[in-house]
Amino acid sequence: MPDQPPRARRRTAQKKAVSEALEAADGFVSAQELHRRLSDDGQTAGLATVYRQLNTLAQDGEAHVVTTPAGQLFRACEAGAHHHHHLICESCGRAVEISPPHEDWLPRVAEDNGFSISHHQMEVFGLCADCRAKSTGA
Amino acid sequence: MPDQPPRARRRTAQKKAVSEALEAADGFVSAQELHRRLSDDGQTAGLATVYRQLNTLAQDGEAHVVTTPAGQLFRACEAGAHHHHHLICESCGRAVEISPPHEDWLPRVAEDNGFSISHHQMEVFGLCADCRAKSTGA
DNA sequence: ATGCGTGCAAACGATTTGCAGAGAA
DNA sequence: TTCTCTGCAAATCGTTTGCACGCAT
Repeated sequence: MPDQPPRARRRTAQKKAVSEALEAADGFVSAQELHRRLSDDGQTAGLATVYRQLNTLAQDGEAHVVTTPAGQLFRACEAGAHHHHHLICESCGRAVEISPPHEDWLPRVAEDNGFSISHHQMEVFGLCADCRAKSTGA
Repeated sequence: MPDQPPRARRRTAQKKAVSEALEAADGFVSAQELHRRLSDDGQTAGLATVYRQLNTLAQDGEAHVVTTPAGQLFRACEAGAHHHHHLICESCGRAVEISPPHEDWLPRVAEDNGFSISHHQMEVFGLCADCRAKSTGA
């Protein structure tokens, strides 16, 4: 199976708008939320397009996705970035990149159990300082 | 907010059937899959009931849930069990409990970033020895 | 000119819920 | 008897897709 030549990608206004909005978000956002922000911003981009664009970004490694029971959340991340995980604020979505000390431990347990690892995911949820302050004050 | 007195739980045939089927699974299964197995087994339990029962088990800490883009998968786990994670076979769903070395590391990064942790999740996906053998042989 | 990207609305699929009846306590 | 649990079907809801048109290349 010869790897597919990377599909041609055109630069359109919507694509730019979506990735810029995603980067501006500084945290995880849902497709719907992003779409709403774009609309509020006067940008025109159909919800379907936002989804499509977001999925493309994720495929190209330019965005991270976390799947929650409520749906998927996206975040801008450099394509060639080092493998990492996130500390996510459940209230505002803000995220901090973290690098858990398990990267070298994983292959070992895998082998011990006869597994071959294809991928793993880990996300830590909580409240950032700001949101904590707000909720406490309220 | 005084904590709610735990809702009364009745013991019904369906409840028993669902949790037994879940335990028999020895791995993660979707609600639909579990429902299918029950049906094939002659058991009668509506899909809605399976979902409700599964959610109840999860709430009561008697089952673990992992949310994948394809939906949620459930696995039986003792209620009072020590906090742990899983090494999951993507092919057959079989899972092995693992205890990553990050449990004491987490509070530190959290504090360093001003976050208070509410919960975290981590799952490792791959292929178990059996499934690897099968796919290789095929 | 070619054919990818977009918009819209319809289609999907997993999960939830309303309601009336059945069965545990 | 009382009130939770069940079944079924309808309703949700996030996400995907078909199709025709516009625009990047």
